[in-house]
Amino acid sequence: MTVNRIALVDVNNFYVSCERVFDPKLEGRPVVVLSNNDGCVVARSAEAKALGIATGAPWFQLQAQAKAWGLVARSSNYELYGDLSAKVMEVVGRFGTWQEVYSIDESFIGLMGDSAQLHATGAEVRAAVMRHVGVPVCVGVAATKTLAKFANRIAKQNPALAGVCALDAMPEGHVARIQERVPASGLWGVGGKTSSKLKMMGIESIADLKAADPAMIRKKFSVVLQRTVMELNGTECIPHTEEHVDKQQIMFSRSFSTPVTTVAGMEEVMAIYAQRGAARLNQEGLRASTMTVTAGTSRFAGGEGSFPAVTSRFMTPTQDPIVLIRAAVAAIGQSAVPGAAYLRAGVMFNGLEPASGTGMLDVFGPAAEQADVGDVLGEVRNKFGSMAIGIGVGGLAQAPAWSMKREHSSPRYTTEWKELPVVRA
DNA sequence: TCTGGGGTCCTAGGACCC
DNA sequence: TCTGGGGTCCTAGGACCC
Repeated sequence: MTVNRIALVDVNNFYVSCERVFDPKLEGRPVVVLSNNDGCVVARSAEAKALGIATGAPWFQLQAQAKAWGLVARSSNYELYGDLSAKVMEVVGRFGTWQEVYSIDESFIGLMGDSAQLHATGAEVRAAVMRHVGVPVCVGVAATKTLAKFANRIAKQNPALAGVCALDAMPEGHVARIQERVPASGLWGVGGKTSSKLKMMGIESIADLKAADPAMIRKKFSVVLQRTVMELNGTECIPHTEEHVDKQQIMFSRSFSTPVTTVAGMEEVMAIYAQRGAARLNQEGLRASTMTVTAGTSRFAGGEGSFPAVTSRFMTPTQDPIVLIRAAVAAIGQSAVPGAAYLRAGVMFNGLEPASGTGMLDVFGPAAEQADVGDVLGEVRNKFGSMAIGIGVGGLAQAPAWSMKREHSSPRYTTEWKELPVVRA
């Protein structure tokens, strides 16, 4: 019987797999990829998982044993991951009647066929991605997104399935038995808070949640969890969003390698961060009507800490770096506590709209004739690199002392001429 | 010494309106 | 003691995701 189904394709240990494409020596070894600042683990190879290394484990705690374990660490290389992601998505998209790119390493696609065909297509997707990009993927196929996620997890955890699980192709009763065994807390959309509340009501397994009354769930929780229940029962509730949806929010946020303890120091940080944020707005062709400036001391130090957050509103939405820098510096100047040891800061833009669009002011004449500062900076950066030009301290050739630490970087193999891999034959 | 960054959606509650 | 009934819009905060 031919049916319409949804496949979730995702790359195993994506960041680690990307590192391995260009450095095959990492194959078979425990590998972790670290967050910005080499702070903590964000991705682990199967071998690293087997060593008991958790996601979020601080690198400084692992470092001592790293050598004995033969553990390899890489700083995150988002330029490489982003580029390989685009290649994976292109290959995966060839197999679907529609495609939704859900995250850097996951994509939903539409499939049609009988159970044998669905399974076979899953295996083809896997082989194609391996051949064209060189990273391993798992495929879960089911009637709804929630079930496809669930199927994908079964594919991952059961080596006998060779990376593909189509629920329609599973033996009779098998899926139900798994759902009785597996806790609901592993489901897509069921986090820690929800699952402990469910537990108190006696709902522990996926099967329990599937059998729960949707109306009751909606009342006690929310429409979100109600949708999960319906999706477990095969009713599609989560729409596909094929076309690119407009961003609602843009952030630039980083922690520092060393604390900043003076207000003047934080003003310098914000001058640079506002500028990086402005560059992102410009890249996306957007302008913002509000900007929120945040900063924070360590969450792990005792005491109160200091977590300023100041929102500025702009009469006319803007992406002008000069306006944004001025507002950000003023905001942090008024809210930072002198002497507090700040470890991170960020800027967040909301109320976004297209920069070139039909803003109201345009109606009244050709006011936007003169070149935009953001556009000029953007052009220079495109041509000469992201650090080629900046305003004020943001233009310093030498990075400030608190800048990000990246001591285990791999090259940007696919996006930077100077860092292309060299092959000797 | 050292513990990520970037998002989405939903809900509750306040301000304001008639 | 009690104190309209709708409605909209906005924001902050919670929960979740990768």
